[in-house]
Amino acid sequence: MKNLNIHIEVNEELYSKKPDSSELGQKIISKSIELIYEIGFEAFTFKKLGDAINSPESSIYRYFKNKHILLVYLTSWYWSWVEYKLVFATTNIKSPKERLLVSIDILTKPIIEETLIPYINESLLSEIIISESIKSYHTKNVDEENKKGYFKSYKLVVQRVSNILLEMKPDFHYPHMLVSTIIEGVHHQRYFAEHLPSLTDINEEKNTIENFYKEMVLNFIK
Amino acid sequence: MKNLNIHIEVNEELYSKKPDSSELGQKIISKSIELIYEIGFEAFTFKKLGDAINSPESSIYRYFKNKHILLVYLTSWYWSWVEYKLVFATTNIKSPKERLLVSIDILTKPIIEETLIPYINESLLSEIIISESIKSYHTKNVDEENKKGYFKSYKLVVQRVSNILLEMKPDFHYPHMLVSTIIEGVHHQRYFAEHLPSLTDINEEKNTIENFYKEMVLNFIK
DNA sequence: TGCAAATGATAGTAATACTATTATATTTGC
DNA sequence: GCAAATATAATAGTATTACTATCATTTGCA
Repeated sequence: MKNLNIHIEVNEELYSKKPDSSELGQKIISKSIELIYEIGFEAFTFKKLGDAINSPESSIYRYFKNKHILLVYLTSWYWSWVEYKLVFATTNIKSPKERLLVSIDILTKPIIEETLIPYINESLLSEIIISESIKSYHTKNVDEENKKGYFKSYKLVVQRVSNILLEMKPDFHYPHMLVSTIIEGVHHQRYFAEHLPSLTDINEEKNTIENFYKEMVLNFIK
Repeated sequence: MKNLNIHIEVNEELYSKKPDSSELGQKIISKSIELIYEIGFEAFTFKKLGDAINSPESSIYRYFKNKHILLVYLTSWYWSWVEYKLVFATTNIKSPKERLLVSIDILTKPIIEETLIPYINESLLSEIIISESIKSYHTKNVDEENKKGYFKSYKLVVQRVSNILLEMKPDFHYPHMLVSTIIEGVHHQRYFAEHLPSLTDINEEKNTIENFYKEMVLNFIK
């Protein structure tokens, strides 16, 4: 997947100045991922980010209106990236079942060492998505932000996998619910596995979460 | 279920002074539910709560260490209440399958007009749980707070329903994962239905969410 | 009645989430 | 190669938040 010169597009309303257009912008993205991962989104501030990259916070404000928008940006980037991986992994596969299984793999497997964009640590970013991304849409302004298209890339991923489900079972009533249940479910289970293990069933078995959701889907649409 | 003089117990570490022991304490609980529902947890402050009940914020601090702990308290109260409902609704039912179905009903149906405790609006509280409760455990201090037992009542609910699942299918590998997937899934789907409907499949059909999860479980453990 | 406990009133502090201004680099266009 | 435009740095300032502290007042009950 390397050396394709791929560029992930993000809704223009999510930044004031395009972060990949300058070194400072890229440093902001890169370091914010590390910093949010380290200290959590609540404790993360533009002041701390500025100190970490040796720039004043006022410079960061030129790229992002506030830290919430930055989180939405990162989340949006992430889902566009996942969509790209979905497309890449499913083209040329004829069997819908095979495409479904590949897609579930992409949605459920942990992200380890992927390096599409040099200044983005996809693995750390996926950790942020697991523990913080809900905060990007659980706010009082969801409706307004939704109208502006802030969550489009997430919806596209859900739509894409739903379509595969419908190919397999055209009369299936709940394709979107099933896909969004898997996506959010995986995040919760990974988070629980690390912090509240009694809410899961993680044991020595490998790939418990992947197997659980794969079984769930196959039993459901059988 | 009324007039039973039921008292819902909450972990003592979650309050500095027992809120149901005084009028002020009850007003704090009562009004905080309304206020968080209205303006969202982020915008909610003890200052605003104090203004709403005509007490200085310093008085509120005598009951709760901070707004995060108050949210954990409310969440904990909610799950104890759900557990009580689960016990009440399943006693004397012999068939595990019947008990499972009743339990899923309790976990998936919207809460409308229940009035066990006069100063707690259970319906509004359930709305808060849907949109804000994730924030009670998605923090950098989860592990520490988990050790102190802050999330015990949630775990008890999951454990209780898991046990029913295991009665039906003793070799089932994922009872906890399935139950926590349902609980969190229902919250997400309700939230999506209201704010991001393209992530769901809500139509004129009644009880879509309830049916979806019921079908999911029955197909899974068949 | 008298004393303790609860609440109210007020003040104060450090941190946060910004906005504004001016100075200094850096890039680009000619 | 230089001026003009643009980006960034440095600094200051403000309203709000999330508390802590202190002291006055009210209330409950022995």
